Amino acid sequence: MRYSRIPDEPIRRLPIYLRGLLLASEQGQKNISSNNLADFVGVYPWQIRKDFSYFGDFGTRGVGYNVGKLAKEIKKILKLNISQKAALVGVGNLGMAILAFPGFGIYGLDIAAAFDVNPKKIGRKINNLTIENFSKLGTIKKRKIKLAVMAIPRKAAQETADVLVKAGVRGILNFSPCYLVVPKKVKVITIDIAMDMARLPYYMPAS
Amino acid sequence: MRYSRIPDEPIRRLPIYLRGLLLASEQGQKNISSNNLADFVGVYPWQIRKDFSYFGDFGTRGVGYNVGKLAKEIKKILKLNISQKAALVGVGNLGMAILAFPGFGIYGLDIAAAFDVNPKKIGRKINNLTIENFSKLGTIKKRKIKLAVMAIPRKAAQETADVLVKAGVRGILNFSPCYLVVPKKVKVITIDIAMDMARLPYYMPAS
DNA sequence: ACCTGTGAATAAGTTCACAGCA
DNA sequence: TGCTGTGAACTTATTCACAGGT
Repeated sequence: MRYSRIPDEPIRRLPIYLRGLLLASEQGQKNISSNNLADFVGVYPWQIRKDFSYFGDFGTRGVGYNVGKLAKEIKKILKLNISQKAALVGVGNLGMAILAFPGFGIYGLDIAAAFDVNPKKIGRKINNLTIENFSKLGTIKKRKIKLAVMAIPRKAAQETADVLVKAGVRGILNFSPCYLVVPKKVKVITIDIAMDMARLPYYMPAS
Repeated sequence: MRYSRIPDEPIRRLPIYLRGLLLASEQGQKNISSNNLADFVGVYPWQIRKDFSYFGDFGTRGVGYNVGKLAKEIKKILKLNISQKAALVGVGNLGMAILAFPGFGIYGLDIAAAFDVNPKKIGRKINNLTIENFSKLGTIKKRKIKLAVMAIPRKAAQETADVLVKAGVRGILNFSPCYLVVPKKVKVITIDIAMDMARLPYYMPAS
């Protein structure tokens, strides 16, 4: 490693590059330049090169990057080279959409368990996955599940997060529109759909 | 306005503060200090004060902010003081979850139309909203809809964005995992669920 | 000629520390 | 005393420009 500390922003962008590389790969590309990748992802080429420079020399001067090799390197950095299992908590409308969503595979992510509190839903099978009783959440520790997706109402969010932390979860993707208090060792990423949408009108000129 | 240019980050955080204020309001709070709001939103109090300072003097020294007044001010800045209508494109699993989602109202956002290409879905009524044929998307101009939510497969994303832009849309909330090329006057915010989740393992210590 | 990798320059964002007012 | 509002200091991130391989 060439830098003593790796900034946050390059890490945030790595999955974007991975997405672009998979797109290029789909189109049969074996090699890609930073200029070329920039077109796929909407990030400037110098930004891409700088970002990679924090992690190593992945390219060849005068040529570019090998698509497959670069994707593999990024996956390694992001710890996506091994399959990461996740538990879904809350199988409502959004939870159902997440179970049906095909996009996790390319990152090596695997929704390996689903929990709900609604007795009508418990036992139902979706995509080879049986919905389990939320009270059984403690079992994920033994199943080596360290990631969770929370798709539940806001009022239950903090207490559910507490249960997840107790069950050994180290990363939470939170869809509830609220700030979650968790120990420092646990990383939370919140996706607040309404909030993101609420930012759009600001950028539109007066109607 | 006291600053010649308003930075992006404060704007990104304004909806977070709005969310916190609504929470405080729910709990019956009439007044709030930056320290107090900080607890609700997970942002440092000095950051909150600095952010507000770009837009005006909203508080009272020694006292704090009036919850209702501050919320109103933020809404005005974000152009959320008038109801903003949005069109949903793609009523699959995720689209359905978005239609059912109750969280848009607090921001004055209103999903006022839904479109799909699937003939089996067209004509179906969800929440007082009839799913329309995607070919009728041009009608949103007359209906004064300037926002769109895209919940469709990636392969259709760019062409759909092109159609939306032609129909006069000025803001797009994009759930497809790809970069969209649009004119500068159009603002795109992309939510890539798998990508956000893919960032979590990096922060978890080796298992 | 072409494209990467990276110090240096610039820009943006955060944190501090305290003046100013209730 | 308590809390806001904000220049100034500091930190982080982006962009440039070009040396250095292929």
